[in-house]
Amino acid sequence: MQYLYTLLGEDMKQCFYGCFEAPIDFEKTIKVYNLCYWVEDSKAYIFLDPGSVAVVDSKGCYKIYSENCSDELVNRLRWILGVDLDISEFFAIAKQDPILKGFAEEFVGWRPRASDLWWALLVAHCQRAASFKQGWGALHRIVYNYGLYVEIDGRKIPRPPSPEEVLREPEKLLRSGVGFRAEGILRSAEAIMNGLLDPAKLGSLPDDKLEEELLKIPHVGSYVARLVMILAFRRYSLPPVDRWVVALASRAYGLEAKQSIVDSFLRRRWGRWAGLAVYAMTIALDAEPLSRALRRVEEGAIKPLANLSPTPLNMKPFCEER
DNA sequence: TGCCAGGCGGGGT
DNA sequence: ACCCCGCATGGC
Repeated sequence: MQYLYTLLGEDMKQCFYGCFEAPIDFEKTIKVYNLCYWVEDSKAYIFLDPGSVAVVDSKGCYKIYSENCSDELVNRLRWILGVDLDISEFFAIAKQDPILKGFAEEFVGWRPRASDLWWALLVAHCQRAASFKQGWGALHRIVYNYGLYVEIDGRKIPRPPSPEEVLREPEKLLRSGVGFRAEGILRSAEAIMNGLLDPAKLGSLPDDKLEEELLKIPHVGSYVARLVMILAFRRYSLPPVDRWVVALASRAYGLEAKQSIVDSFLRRRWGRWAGLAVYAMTIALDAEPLSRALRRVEEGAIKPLANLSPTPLNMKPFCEER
């Protein structure tokens, strides 16, 4: 089975260690949109595949733990961290942008992390018609409620449930407060289990075809599909345009507040980086609710605030809730 | 306390 | 091609 994780109590072996030399801001790269369970002072846990975890620090030094050590794991980590990703073109546009110019100054060296398809689907579904707090609160509760771990150097690190495990115990999903999003999560889990979503096959498709395939999953619309494309495939040409983005972009660029108008404007303005631009907007504005985010754009307060939490850069409060 | 939200699908026109 | 509603929960 593709998504079996290591069983509780089985210690993972350390396979590799090393440091990446690339001029990257690893601190921001490992922290952005990472759960509090997986972020410590200056290091973070990153799931490479169902049986492998990397511990990465703010200098870009890593250790990889796995059930079966394969050389591919280092390449997988490189890809997840975006070590070889060139987004200078994105930053060049962002520097001139009314929403992202502050981000472009402060996030030089940041790279968007990638995840596997299943985690991307969970994130996107939880974010449907939900504030940052509601969506990421639900994700934390999902990981907590399933109570699953990997063990590294004798330490238990919480891990997400696999699609199989969610289908086996859907009541734990409902108890996590996902509400009507449960249906889409379960159908997505089924699609993965049925082999309808082969990541390798999907990865070979051009962006528009990839979106088409994802849209075949019930309860996956263009918002979820495009967010998944960003998170799991590094496909950035199609922006996930929700009401938050419609409102912010129409205000900042002087557009009619209509999804189709904002969508085509963003695609023209950002080219192949439109999806990444939307993702970066949420970081720049700390994923604040719409009314506050709008005010910040008008006041030019468009850099992430250090004294605010939880934010995409700091989800610690989610660990202090229970 | 009530409202309503950073989607989606199914129903209407 | 639009518009409108219900959906289940959390957050204020």
